[in-house]
Amino acid sequence: MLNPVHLRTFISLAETHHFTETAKRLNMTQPGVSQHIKKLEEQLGTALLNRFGKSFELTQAGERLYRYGLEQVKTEARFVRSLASDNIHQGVCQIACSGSMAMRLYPELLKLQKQYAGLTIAVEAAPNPAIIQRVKNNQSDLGLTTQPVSDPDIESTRLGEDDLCLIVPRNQQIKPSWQDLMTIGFIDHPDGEHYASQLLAINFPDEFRGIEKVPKTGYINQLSQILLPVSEGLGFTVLPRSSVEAFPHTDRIEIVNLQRSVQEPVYLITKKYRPLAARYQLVKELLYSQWQ
Amino acid sequence: MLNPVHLRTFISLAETHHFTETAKRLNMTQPGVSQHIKKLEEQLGTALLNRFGKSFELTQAGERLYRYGLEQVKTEARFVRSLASDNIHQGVCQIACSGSMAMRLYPELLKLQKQYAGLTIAVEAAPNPAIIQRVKNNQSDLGLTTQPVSDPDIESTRLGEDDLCLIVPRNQQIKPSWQDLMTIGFIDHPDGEHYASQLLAINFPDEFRGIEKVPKTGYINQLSQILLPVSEGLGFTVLPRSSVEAFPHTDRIEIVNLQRSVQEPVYLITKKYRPLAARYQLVKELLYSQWQ
DNA sequence: ATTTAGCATAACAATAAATTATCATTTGGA
DNA sequence: TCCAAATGATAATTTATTGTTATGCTAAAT
Repeated sequence: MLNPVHLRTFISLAETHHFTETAKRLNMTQPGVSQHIKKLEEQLGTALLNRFGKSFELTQAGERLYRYGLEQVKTEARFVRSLASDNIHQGVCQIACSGSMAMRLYPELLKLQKQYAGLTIAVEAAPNPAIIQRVKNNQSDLGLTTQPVSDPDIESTRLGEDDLCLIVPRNQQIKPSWQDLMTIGFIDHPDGEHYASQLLAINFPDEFRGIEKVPKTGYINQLSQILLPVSEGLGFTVLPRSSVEAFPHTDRIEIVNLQRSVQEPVYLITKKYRPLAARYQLVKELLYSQWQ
Repeated sequence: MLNPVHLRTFISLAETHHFTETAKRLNMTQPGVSQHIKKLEEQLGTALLNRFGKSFELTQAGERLYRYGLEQVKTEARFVRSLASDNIHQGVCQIACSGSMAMRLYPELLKLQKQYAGLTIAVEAAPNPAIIQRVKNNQSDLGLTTQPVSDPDIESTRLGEDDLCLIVPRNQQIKPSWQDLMTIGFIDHPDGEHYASQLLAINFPDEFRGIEKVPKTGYINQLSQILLPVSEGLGFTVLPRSSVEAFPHTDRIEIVNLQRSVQEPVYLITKKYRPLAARYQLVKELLYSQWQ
């Protein structure tokens, strides 16, 4: 790469058109200037100066190098300045979480983004293992999982828990039996089996024999549309309460009042020893406030 | 400025996350890597690595420096490559000439620009002394003047000549007398006095006693509008033929058939010892073709 | 607990850069 | 036209920087 000291010398020379003057300006001696220019010319394989007698003009290459150099100096100065300030309202926040979590949190996060013009919120919806992976290789700075992560590279703190809800079509009786559920079938989604297993195992301990025994009558990975087949009477599903609340046609579905409520824990994970940028303070505050 | 060698080391370290490995990759020793990183941290006044035990994570600053470094490497490579090629169809052509010359040539030059997407034509209309000045301090690479420039920094070659025309309102008799001209008066413009002096001195040697003795009945520095007052019967003026031809309402003006035609020479000037970029070949060809 | 791997530090060697001294041209003025 | 001053190039030398070797310390690994 080009030596920035040489470049600085060249810029000055291009401006003064005078070796000795340049040397004076830069607190060096005249031969030093000559050598810098020579080095640049050698490195670039082009003449930068069109010398005639004691005077010179910049060649095309020289002129371009001059402009490029000026640009570089400016760019670097800007960069170094920007480095110093870890602005709390500036930059990208890379967050990974489950789809249902995204549905619940993204609108809230966007309020932050709207409030601060320099802030950008990037949410990546992904299953738990992928979230962990993303945090490990710095693709996301902050993750929300539903399992406490034991990985030594990951730091996880419990945020709170989300109620899991059993959702059935509205015309079902309020307390559906195991048989009722098996009749209409299970509408699956990316986290569906995970959620359903937990909830069914506790509330139907005698009947539940593993999620694979439950007949599936649908699958969709568009979280916002999971409740559509349920509202059409095509099956039941299990979701965190926050996702259910985001569904518009709540009049056509029913949240079953369960004997034993099931909570799914929520963990905030970050990469160990990797300090978060200041702007994540805002995001963390928001997250904590979501679970009081 | 940041040392590019240090930067390169840092980039490699950010990618390998391993000092010894980086040293191997870059054909240096491990302590060298340590020192490079230390220097960068000192220079930037920020920690780039968050060290814990034997391992580390990039800090925010580190991450930004990594991205910045990658960008710089790319940018410079692109620049150096671009230096090599002096593309004949790429870049800006900075040309200075008189307003009337601009009027005649700019449409032609724009045809060139349209033909080659990468080419940009920048024409600066200015009086002769300003044109010379612009070429001298490299604001324009190519100038067109109506005087042979004797300045030792300037190289000038004669391109050809432009007819000077005496323009009068259409209702004038075809051969106006000196008295006729003095009655309607002179419509001045930026080059007006210069042109008029030459033309009147030769065609009215007995009457002409200097341009300052001619009554002025108008002035406009919008070249395209100079002939408007003439067409309205408000005065006469003197212009190169090319400028006259660009005026739309030729039916309302008259070009006087003079006894002795007066030509204004046209010179192409460049800065001495300053080679023109390849793209100026096209422009020069166009200019030469304009005068055969 | 002991070994190994990995980074930091110090001392030294090699390299690169800047300076001084000198020369060759050019320029500007008598 | 000639001479003195000014300017840039080059060579030799000094100085500064950079990289290496040697070594120490600490964290992991076995």
